[in-house]
Amino acid sequence: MLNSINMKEIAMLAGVSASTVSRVLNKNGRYSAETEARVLEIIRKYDYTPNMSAKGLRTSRNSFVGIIVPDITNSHFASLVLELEKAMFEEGYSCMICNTNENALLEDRHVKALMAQNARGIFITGTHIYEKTKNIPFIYLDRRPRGYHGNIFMIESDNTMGGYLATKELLDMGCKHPAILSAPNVDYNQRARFEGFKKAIRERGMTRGDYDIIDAEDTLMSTSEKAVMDAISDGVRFDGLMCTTDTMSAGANVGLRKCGISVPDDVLLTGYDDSPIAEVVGSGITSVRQNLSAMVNTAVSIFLSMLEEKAPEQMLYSIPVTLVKRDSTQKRSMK
Amino acid sequence: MLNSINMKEIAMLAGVSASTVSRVLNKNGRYSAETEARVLEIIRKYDYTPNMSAKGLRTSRNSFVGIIVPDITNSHFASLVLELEKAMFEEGYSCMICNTNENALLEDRHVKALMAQNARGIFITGTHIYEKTKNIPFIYLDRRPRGYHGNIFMIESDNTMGGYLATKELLDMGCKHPAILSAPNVDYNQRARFEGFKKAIRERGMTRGDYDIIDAEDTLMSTSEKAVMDAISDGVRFDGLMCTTDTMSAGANVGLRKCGISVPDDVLLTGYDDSPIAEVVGSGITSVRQNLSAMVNTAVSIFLSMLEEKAPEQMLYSIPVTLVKRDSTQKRSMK
DNA sequence: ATGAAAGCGCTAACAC
DNA sequence: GTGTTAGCGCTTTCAT
Repeated sequence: MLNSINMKEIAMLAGVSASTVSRVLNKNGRYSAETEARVLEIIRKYDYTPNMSAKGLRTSRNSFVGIIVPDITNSHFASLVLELEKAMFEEGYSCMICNTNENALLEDRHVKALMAQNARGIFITGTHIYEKTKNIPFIYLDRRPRGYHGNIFMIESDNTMGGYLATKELLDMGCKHPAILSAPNVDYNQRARFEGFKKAIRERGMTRGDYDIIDAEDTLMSTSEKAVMDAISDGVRFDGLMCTTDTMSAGANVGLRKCGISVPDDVLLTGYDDSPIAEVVGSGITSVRQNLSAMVNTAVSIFLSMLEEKAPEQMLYSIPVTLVKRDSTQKRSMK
Repeated sequence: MLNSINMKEIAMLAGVSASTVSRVLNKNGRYSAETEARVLEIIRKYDYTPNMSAKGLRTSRNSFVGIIVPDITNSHFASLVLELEKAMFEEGYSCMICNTNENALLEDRHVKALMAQNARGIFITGTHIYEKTKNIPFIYLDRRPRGYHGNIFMIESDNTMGGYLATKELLDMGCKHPAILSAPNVDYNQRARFEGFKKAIRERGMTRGDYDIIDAEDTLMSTSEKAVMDAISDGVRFDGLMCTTDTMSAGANVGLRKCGISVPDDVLLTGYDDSPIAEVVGSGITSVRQNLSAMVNTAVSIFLSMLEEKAPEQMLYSIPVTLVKRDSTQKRSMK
């Protein structure tokens, strides 16, 4: 059984031409209800599935899309990809997943491979902008590429709002001298969360002396642990720490513990992403939850309307976030 | 720029026929070094990439494979997929990722879609066995499908060994009355880890009265938390708990804490998978690390040799695991 | 060493 | 409402 049955054979068995089978399959009309029934019956009986390579060649459009992310191992991207794959599969598309490991060259190679395969569209969280090539819709997800100029379809979550909410929570819970642990060189989102931090700070009339900044080179747990310990041994003192990632908050938590500082008694702590880690570190770390379903739904509907050549209303979508409160920002017992 | 340049045009520009271009591209010989150089130069100059749909149609084989897993959000599968995608991309293949959410019907739909698209092979962690169809190699990964008969290519990690190592660690660290928290109805792996537990138990000459069994319906954190709390309120007492998953150990940890039981002072705890969670819960949970690279390398090389019609030596590969020690099994302070 | 020609399985004019 | 026909861009005999 090397090759399964093809359209021509189905046509013969149903006593019609291949065109008719094709029309029935694609619901293109111009066939009688009777013919339709007969064709579908034969198709069902022989368990026929059209050859997608042939269809793809003929129409220059395949029924799959590419999803390019930095690292599927990051729970944020894993969830994003899961949702996207589910939604797209229900629309009849399969998903090619590509990890770039933050490597721009690898990103380019993946884009090229996807285009060679006539991917129907590409959802990408990356660093480059790909000007509309070969008519393949590009949808930029989660993170602004370098040189972002507003003229691409971009769905991001409201990172400034997230940074603001987390910081406000610290302040509302009695924090007098907050600090932020971020990795501003990593991407735009990191910087946006920082902006949110500053916004909350300003709102309270606090000035530069009232808060501290701890920078990390990357978002690794170990890097954050070290950054926090170094800051403390350098004499930096704070009673609330806003971290721009849950991995970072987990690292920070370890660093604090090793310095004999207790969460939330001495320092309130917030993370970002509401990842499983945030649930299990200590008695839970307060974290900013991104609305992945909304991001994915927006992305999918933009994709679909681009297929129909209908321009979506906006180019930039900023999806609101919410705060998930946990023990790490419990109001401190008076002392 | 709707359609990029095609092979015929490249041929014209190079002053040769399409056949020659094809031969050069596929390194099929029968062309002069001179011709080759000229063709490659034109290809490079025009940044030509062959249309994979046409190639796929003609050869009935595409340069992508399918990867079917229950849930990419599970860090174990995320890592597996990441490694597999990286290794396959370097071999020139893209990867279609499909999540089944443990739904066998969805699994079947995914397999069908992949076959319709002429996937070159399918790596699957699922519940069904797909007898070699359309000559597409199936490689079963990580978990034995229902009705496993030994006549499929199966790469698993040595779950019995893992269960044994974790349990032995508990006993070596002074545990006198161990318990196991597992979800035996979930899959074969859960039961294999249980076997490992019993093996370690027997080795010490312990009998049924010397240990306890806590069953969970599934591997969710909340389920484990509840299972542990219920067991304790039912009077079950133990001083070491071997959990068959890291999510479960995290849930168990919460359950224990809520019962006022301290890890590792009152109860030693082990998990399974060495996921990021195991690093951050408490001061770290001892966990069994699976050798994902070895699993992936084996899977890829089996895939490649199947393409060359060379039968791999074995059908079943069981990859050894290692134990990662953390604070949750620190030798208890004498008391 | 190279080219001509056929055809993979499908779709989309175009005819009737 | 249905069939005929002509390719989509490649690979692969078969000639030469």
